[in-house]
Amino acid sequence: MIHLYPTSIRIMLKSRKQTDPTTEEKIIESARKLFTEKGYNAIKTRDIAKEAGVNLALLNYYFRSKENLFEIIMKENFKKFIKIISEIINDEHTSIWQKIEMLVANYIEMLSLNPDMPLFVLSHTNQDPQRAKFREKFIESYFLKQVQKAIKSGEIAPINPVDLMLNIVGLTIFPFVGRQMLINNKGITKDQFNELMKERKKMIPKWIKAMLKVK
Amino acid sequence: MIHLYPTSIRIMLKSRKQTDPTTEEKIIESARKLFTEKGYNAIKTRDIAKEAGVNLALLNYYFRSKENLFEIIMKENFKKFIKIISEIINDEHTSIWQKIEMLVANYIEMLSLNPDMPLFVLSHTNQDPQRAKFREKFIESYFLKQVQKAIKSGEIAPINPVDLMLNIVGLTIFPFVGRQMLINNKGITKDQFNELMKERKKMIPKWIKAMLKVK
DNA sequence: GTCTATATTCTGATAGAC
DNA sequence: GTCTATCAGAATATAGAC
Repeated sequence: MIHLYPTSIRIMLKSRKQTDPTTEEKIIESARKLFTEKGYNAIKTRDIAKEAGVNLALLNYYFRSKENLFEIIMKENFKKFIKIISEIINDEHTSIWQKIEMLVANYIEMLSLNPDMPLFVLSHTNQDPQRAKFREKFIESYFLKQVQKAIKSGEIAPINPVDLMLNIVGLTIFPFVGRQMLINNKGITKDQFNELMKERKKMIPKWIKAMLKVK
Repeated sequence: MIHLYPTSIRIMLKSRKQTDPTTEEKIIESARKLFTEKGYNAIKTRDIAKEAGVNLALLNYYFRSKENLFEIIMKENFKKFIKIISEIINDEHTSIWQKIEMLVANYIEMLSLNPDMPLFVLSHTNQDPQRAKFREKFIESYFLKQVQKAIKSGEIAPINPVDLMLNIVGLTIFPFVGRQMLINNKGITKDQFNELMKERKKMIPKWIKAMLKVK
């Protein structure tokens, strides 16, 4: 077997990745965690430095400003959202129902690992037009063409595309947005919440199918 | 006709209410607007004073601290949420379907006047147990008893009460939470959004009824 | 690249005159 | 009740030594 790097360097590269993230990576990771959990204004640069275990001055050395660092996290999170929908809704080889199943399953899986993300993204979506592509992508998708065809053929009842989008997204993502209302001393546990979402992964597509028969 | 106050005072009281809010009222109103729009940390006491057109020192004169003022707004907003659900779900004289219709209609009407409220409340619901009563009220309601009875009789399919709550609330409130994603230069206008919600007011109860047939 | 020390601005709050 | 002036601490950012 031929290697690009000599053994010593390969081991170094490998172990660095596994056990020793660079300062830059440590900062990014801490920023991602804290910003996503509590938002831009609640988190101070000192919090990020402390969480990362690095000197405060290094944040500005690597990222120049708090806002810069935040933008990186914001874009990262937003991309995770867009990536799932983009990959699914323009596939010409899957049916309407397969797409809905995939959308629901993929979002629930991704958000179970990043439960604070929806509230974070929604809270920080202001005027930035770049961040409002969601609706546009949906409206112009192959999925929507399929739906319109199914409406014409009478397979499903007429529905406003925006309503359809809101229903899929609302049923899937809203529980994560309201998570803090459910999870508390008198409410359900985190494990119970995850179990609940696992069940919803199966049910939401069925519910949507039933809704699409309503005139 | 007998009056509690002489005419001069009644006129004064009346005109004050209509055209000349007190300083205290001006501050509260500005705080409500700004906090609800952008949250606690993003808003500075100076912003509130400026918006209200009063001197900065008066904020502390009337409310002692920023946090105090915020608490007033938070409680006010949270009460608006709780009030609607409380009034509806324990009425023993209305059916399941009437309750769902009323919940949806009342929330959409209230939120159309206060579209930023849901994101505000959800963003600021941390550990405070007082603010997590929502689920509890729902679970212990007469409405839920009616649902359980209907499940036993086979009128509706078995469903987890938390799912039912999430579905009603998600379909109704989520559009307001994601409002900024929909309303922008390339998206829909505020008027179109309100029209959309007016339509959903009719459709959501029908959709939920259809979902409740799904096994 | 990393650290200490510090500049600079922001922000909540108050003292004291009117 | 309202205003001006100002304090004290917080928070972002940078200068300069190592």
